Amino acid sequence: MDPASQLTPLQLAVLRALWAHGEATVAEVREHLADQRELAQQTVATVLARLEKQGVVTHRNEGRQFVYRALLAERDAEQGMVGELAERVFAGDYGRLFQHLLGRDEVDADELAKVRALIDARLAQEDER
Amino acid sequence: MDPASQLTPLQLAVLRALWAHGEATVAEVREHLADQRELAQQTVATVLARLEKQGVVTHRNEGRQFVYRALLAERDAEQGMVGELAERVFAGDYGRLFQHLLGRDEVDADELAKVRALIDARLAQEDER
DNA sequence: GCTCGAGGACTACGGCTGTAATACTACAGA
DNA sequence: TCTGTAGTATTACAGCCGTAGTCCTCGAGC
Repeated sequence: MDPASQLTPLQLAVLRALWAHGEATVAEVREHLADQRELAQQTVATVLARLEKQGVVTHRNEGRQFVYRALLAERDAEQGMVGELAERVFAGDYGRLFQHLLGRDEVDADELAKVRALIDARLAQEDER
Repeated sequence: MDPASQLTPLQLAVLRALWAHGEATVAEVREHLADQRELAQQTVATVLARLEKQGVVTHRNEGRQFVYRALLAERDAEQGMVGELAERVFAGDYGRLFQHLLGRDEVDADELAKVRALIDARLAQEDER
């Protein structure tokens, strides 16, 4: 499976730390996560090692330390995960996904107006070309 | 975790068979899946049993057979899974999810126009109240 | 009454995840 | 040179998933 399409909450949290800081050692990643979750150093190290095995991150050596860096861009990860959902739940029919979102209470009028504006913008842009 | 929020492809496929047919025995579910994937009877049975343990489906006995029925409505399942994604990937910010969807190539102008119409409809309806 | 087949129950196994203890090792000081 | 110590590597364990083999049992015929 595409590595971008299935990231667990913990994996995402770790990746976010990398995205936010560019590069980080295990200890730094752990530090960055500290406000959300207190994890043992080794837990973070294991997660990073597994992500590396999946090709999502990489590292270079700096002395005895590993400095990790994400190989997957945040945008691509989102892309992958949204795509996976659309595929899995709506058989790739984005229209149905939209429809679904429009029916949610969490999405209020304000939000909708903003989305509308975005659509207009994109449609206009498309016309131009 | 909410049972609705994390359904794997196989679990979804099984549920879809139930949603589509209301009730079904293991053999029937297997039959309904046959065009997509050829699974051993026992595989289907195990999946159903596990779903039952999660409270997603239930069954009644009909002679020696189990007749399964979904407890979770299709709509609620979608709701749960989309919500889980929004939460996990966008921290519950549906606006960002929308924004993201609008940036996808798979969503073309036609689709957008339709979505806009839906938004208009919902906004109008909201005004009324 | 005995046998056989259909169908559920139990068991298994490898893979992935969250979580981490423990083991190993290389460098900095004493 | 010996010893901490910090940092990685190895190993562990439980829980879930996909997938399925095998066992057990009950009802239908013979």
